[in-house]
Amino acid sequence: MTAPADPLIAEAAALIGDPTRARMLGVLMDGRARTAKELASLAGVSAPTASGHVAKMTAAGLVSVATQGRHRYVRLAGTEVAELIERLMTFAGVARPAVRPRTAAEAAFREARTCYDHLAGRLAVELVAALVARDLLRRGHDGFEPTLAGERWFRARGVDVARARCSPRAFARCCLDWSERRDHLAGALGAALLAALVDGGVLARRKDERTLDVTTMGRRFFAEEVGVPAARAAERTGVPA
Amino acid sequence: MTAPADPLIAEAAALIGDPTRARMLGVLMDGRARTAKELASLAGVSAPTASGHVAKMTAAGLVSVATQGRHRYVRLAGTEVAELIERLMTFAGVARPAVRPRTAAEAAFREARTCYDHLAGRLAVELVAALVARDLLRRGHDGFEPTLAGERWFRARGVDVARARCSPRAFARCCLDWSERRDHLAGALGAALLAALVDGGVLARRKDERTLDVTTMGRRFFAEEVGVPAARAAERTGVPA
DNA sequence: CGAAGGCTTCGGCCTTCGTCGAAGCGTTTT
DNA sequence: AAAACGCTTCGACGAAGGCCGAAGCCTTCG
Repeated sequence: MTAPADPLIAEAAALIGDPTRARMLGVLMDGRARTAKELASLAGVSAPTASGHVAKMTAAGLVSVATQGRHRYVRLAGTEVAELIERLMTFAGVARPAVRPRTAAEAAFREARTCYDHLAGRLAVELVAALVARDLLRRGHDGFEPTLAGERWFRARGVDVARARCSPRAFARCCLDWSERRDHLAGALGAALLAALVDGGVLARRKDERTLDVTTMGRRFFAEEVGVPAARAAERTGVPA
Repeated sequence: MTAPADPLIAEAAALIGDPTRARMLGVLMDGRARTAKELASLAGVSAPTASGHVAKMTAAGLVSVATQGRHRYVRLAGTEVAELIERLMTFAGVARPAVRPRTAAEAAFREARTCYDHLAGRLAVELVAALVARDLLRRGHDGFEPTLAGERWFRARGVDVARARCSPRAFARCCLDWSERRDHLAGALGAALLAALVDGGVLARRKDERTLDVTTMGRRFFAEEVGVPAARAAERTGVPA
């Protein structure tokens, strides 16, 4: 006899296993909500097809939809889904070492991107390492924990630490970065930090991607404040529409 | 544009998404190697079908095969695969709360089982919690780290800590338990501990399952040594062959 | 109130892929 | 050497499911 959960994992995996649905989930990995039509065009299928996929993924708990007027906004159902997909990327990256950055777009993607609602990529793991090295952040019993000086650091950058701590979700989880294979900061604190960095003009979201661009101000931020040299913002090549 | 890794994750997920292959992977989750024929009968398909599945999973890096005479032994390719499947179970368990233990076999499965090559289930997370509470084990910067007293504790139970530390794989990772949703001990140390507990007659492997039975001696072990009350060994019901 | 836009349902086409029996190859045993 | 065994390849069958166009529902806008 095999584990009772096997049929269930097959169901979930089969759902992610369709290329079109995988593309949709990849789009949603930036944490933003999308209308069904956007998803359709971004995934390269017709509206009816996309609608069917969204229905299936909703039933399985992969995504959730919110109706607003004549629009239906689709987003990932939660962090568990984002973590699952990130883990799949980790495996795919290990199994296929051929995925070395070839294009400038991919290099930029590995440099800085969103992972659901927080920052990921080389800059993210370097930032965490620097914060730990300066004793602003410590690895706690279940994720990270900022020190007193660390809380000041976060607040000075516009992060409402107290509010993040009150959040119903985990405060400061660690999340395995699939391209770097090291931990970065997730949880409510990670989400708040990303929001603050974007609001503060340190990072800029691209239109339809998870890739983040480091602004000129951002390069100064990472170099001076954290001691992490940020690569020159990659050319926006290979990004048709 | 979407993440460059999306097609790859779809490929991997689609592979796990087939019910038969999921059953095979579930069987292999105990870390033991199986012949193709064993896998076929355990998954309930013919030999040719199983052979095709094994070939596909091998090409994708999910499993690895070792030819020995006229036998071909199949095992999981590595811990990344085990972690990925465990994560899928976590999601499936969340999305479908209907997976409450109904049968005695399932209850036993949640009590103690193998996760690839280490111990998982309620007993595993309780054991780790007790070890941490007694300061025999600490959460380190990347997984766990036994204290000096902890190393003595492990050695006294027949675990070769020094050898585990020299292992090429991670020494003492933490691994999220899908049924308990708390961390248990993985990595080389976790594998060595499971081996020692089985060798020492504390736990007994079932024939074709991941479920572990706690022996009479084992109940004393968990109660006295660690302060974790082990449930009575579940009846071996619902286990046809 | 009619037109327009977003989304879903329906019907049908088509590809993909899991499945097995039969046959073939290589190893082990007698 | 012959027989037994484990495994794979081949060929064919059939079910599952992704895909789209047309049509219909609902909300919003003019």
